Amino acid sequence: MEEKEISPAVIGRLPRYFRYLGELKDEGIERISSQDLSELMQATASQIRQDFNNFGGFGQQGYGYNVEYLYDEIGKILGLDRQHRFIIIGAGNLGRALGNYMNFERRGFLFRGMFDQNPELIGSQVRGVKVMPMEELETFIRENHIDIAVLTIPKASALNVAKRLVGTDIRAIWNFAHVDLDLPERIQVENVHLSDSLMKLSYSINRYEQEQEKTAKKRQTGVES
Amino acid sequence: MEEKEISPAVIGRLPRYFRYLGELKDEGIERISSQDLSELMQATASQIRQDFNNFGGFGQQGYGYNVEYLYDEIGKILGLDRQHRFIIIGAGNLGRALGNYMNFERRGFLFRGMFDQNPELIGSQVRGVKVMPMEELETFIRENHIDIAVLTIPKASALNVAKRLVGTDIRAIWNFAHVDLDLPERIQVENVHLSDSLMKLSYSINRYEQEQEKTAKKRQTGVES
DNA sequence: TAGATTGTTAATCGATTAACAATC
DNA sequence: TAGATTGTTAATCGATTAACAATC
Repeated sequence: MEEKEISPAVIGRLPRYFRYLGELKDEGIERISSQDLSELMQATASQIRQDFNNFGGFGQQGYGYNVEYLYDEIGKILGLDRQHRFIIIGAGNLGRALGNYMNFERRGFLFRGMFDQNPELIGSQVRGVKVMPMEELETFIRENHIDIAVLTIPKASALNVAKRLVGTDIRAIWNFAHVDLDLPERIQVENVHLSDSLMKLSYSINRYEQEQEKTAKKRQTGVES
Repeated sequence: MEEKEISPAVIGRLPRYFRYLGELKDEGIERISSQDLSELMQATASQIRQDFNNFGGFGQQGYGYNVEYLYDEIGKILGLDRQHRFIIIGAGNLGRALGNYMNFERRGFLFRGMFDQNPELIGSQVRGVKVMPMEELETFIRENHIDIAVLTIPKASALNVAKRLVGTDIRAIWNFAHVDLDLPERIQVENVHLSDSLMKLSYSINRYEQEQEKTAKKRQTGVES
């Protein structure tokens, strides 16, 4: 019996479904049809039904989908019914910002430790969590059953730290450093390359402008009405 | 003459090409073939050539691609040969982290102002840039020719602020708030939904674990060797 | 010229949309 | 039962890979 592998495109949409369903739930809405959800989310009803059916039938003919049930199921698929303990490596501005972000806690992500190589930062606290020296990394991970390491350090150190993490029982790295990490299969990675995102924005600005110019020129020369 | 629209998949890969080419350039490497680049970047040579050819011939048969030329050209496509003035709305941890990030400056993104509704933060500084009250937003944007607004504020306020921004000459919003903004065509958006990213990571952890369990069970029951 | 490697066309693969029978 | 809406198959569209002729 071949297990159907879920496509990355579908996975990528799950958090957004989760968010919209959470909002509907909070509004006290009990059921929703793929049609109505598609209008809300600016997607096709067809895609929504296909997506959900990757995981088995969540709906009911003639009725639609039960919001709360669907919300819970997608939460489970995303692993949000479990707890994940994470540490942040790099106590700079970004690391601190992420450590302070309370919403992760709500989804079962527990902030357990922070590390930095800068001696001046050692001992300082972020939301009650102490910054520890890099020497204690491996021991802390082992003793506290850490699942996820968040990397908010520069490129250069990121590769070294990643190498050290490979020697631990860590399961995943949330990588904010601007490098591609080369990790064994058992360690999951999710990259957040902020400057890539900013460059895409820059591209869009550029393209829009050029289109405008082109349209303006065409109008002038009368090539098109 | 129909202009070929560049696919989002290609655009999404440009920043990564740009990064690798920058590194090659820094290492003093002059030319590279699609084959070598494909090994470095873990992509197919075919995809690389297809991608580059969306923008016209950057290479030369029998030689490959000139690293510096290609780097510059991709930079231009991404609009990195221009300057963009940006402001950050929301002087919390994340806003401050982004304001402090020097690398954006290197790519032509100039940090010009910061805004917050919290009176206690007004007047404080991030890298020499003052935090201003929200009332001054529109005037500041106009007088300083701001191109990009970075939104590092909570959901609720994000929708209101976005509405105000629509009334200005801003060209783009880099949105870190966890909502989908509904904006006119002329304002480009790029969303960074950090919790979505974390959920995807959680999904990967989950899936990998379940695969492991399945494999273990199969081995036990002898269904497969 | 011979070898290398692009640019580009054709083939394949995957993802999205459309259509409709199944069923609540 | 009739109406609504899913689940699913088929059709279309888009993106990736393979192949090879063009050319440096």
